[in-house]
Amino acid sequence: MTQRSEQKQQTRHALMDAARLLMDSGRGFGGLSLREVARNAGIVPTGFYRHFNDMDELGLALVEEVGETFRATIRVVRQNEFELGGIIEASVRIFLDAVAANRGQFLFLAREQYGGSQPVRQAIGALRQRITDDLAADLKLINRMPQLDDEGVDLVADLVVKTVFATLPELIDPPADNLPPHLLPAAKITQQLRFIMIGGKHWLGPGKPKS
Amino acid sequence: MTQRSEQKQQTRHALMDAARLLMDSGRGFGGLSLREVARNAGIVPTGFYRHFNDMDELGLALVEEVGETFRATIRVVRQNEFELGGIIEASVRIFLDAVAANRGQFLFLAREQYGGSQPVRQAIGALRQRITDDLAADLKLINRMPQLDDEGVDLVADLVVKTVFATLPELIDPPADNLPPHLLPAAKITQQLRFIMIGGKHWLGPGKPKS
DNA sequence: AATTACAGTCAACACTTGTTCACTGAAGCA
DNA sequence: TGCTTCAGTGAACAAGTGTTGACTGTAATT
Repeated sequence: MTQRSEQKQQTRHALMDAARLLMDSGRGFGGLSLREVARNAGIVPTGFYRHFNDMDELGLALVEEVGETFRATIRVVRQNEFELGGIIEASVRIFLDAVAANRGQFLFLAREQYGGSQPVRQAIGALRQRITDDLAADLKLINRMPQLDDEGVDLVADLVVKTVFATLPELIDPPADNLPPHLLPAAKITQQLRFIMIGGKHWLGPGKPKS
Repeated sequence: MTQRSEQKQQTRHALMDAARLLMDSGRGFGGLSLREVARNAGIVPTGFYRHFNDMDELGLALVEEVGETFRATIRVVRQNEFELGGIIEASVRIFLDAVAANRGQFLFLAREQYGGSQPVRQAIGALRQRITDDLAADLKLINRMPQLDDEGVDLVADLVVKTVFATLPELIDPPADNLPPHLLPAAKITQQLRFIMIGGKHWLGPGKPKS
């Protein structure tokens, strides 16, 4: 890697950092202006175009970045799949650590999953679909829900991923830590994922709808 | 009601409609400008201040509106709680109808639940908490999950509401209707809610974590 | 050593933005 | 009838916006 393109990627990173930093004060990505992002990254507005044609392109780059972080975390989770102790507990712990270590990235993901511009939202949707498909494949492999056909497992996977994505904001914003232990983020999401998995395991089949 | 204040509330409504309409093209509320909202409502920018001091205040009004619609829908659901056929199926049907009939309102809710400005996000959070508390109280009353203590029921209620809120985007955007029947929004959310309820019902108690 | 590529600069443009202030004219009230 | 209230107007402001084009200096290439 030449010295020049190395410094270029460094400023590119600075632009992405600047965007995430500006979002920290509660603003949406769509509300950021090209100029203030450039300003916060320490370059002049026109310099922005050397890296992205658009704010949307910046957004897509941010999606890609958090996507890789996310998928890398999942890989670690899957690696520890057969560890001692509950699978869910271990997975949640690993995931929460990853979120804490990459707060800005996941904050962007949480904020823009439904609020972003169409291209960004679409990219996040694709990312989420890939994750869901992977999880579904994994669940089928483990075969821990024998009564459930493939379509049912797909729905469970979708529900799990939906829950995780919807829980992101709670995991990111420092939750007042003087609240009852069963409402601490880790305990809460763990228990809720258990409900889902148990529901899938005890499903009696489509012929006999229960409850 | 005097004729004047009647026309005032009419323009106020026009402002709210304008904001929702502008969001239809995929933009977030935070990206809307006071001027274009006023323009689309058919009044001059300065006229905006006769109704709201702020775009944020407009946002809060929108939250309040969709909040009332939401809670009214829940009241209808609760009224049909003992209808024949599955409770969940009936509830989902009623809810989907309400979403279709008030698309713009729920679109705002879905978009801004995590993306909005801090006051808006906070108001939506409060709304969601009220809904969750009501549901939890209802579940405890019905007592369909005997093994579960109150804290457990709270978590189930939270998970249900979280799921519904996270599903809103799918319910609003016209989902390509040439997809397999088990992925149709109604069938999907129904089945996923079943998983959750079954999970709550088969919970074995905190002493013996399962799976 | 001479030449090219290019990340970042600078100045300028045509617009849009939020907010101010004094105003108009019809509705509400005495 | 006359006076007041007030929803909506119109002009003006300072400031910020996205994008343009021509530029500079240094790293990379020849």
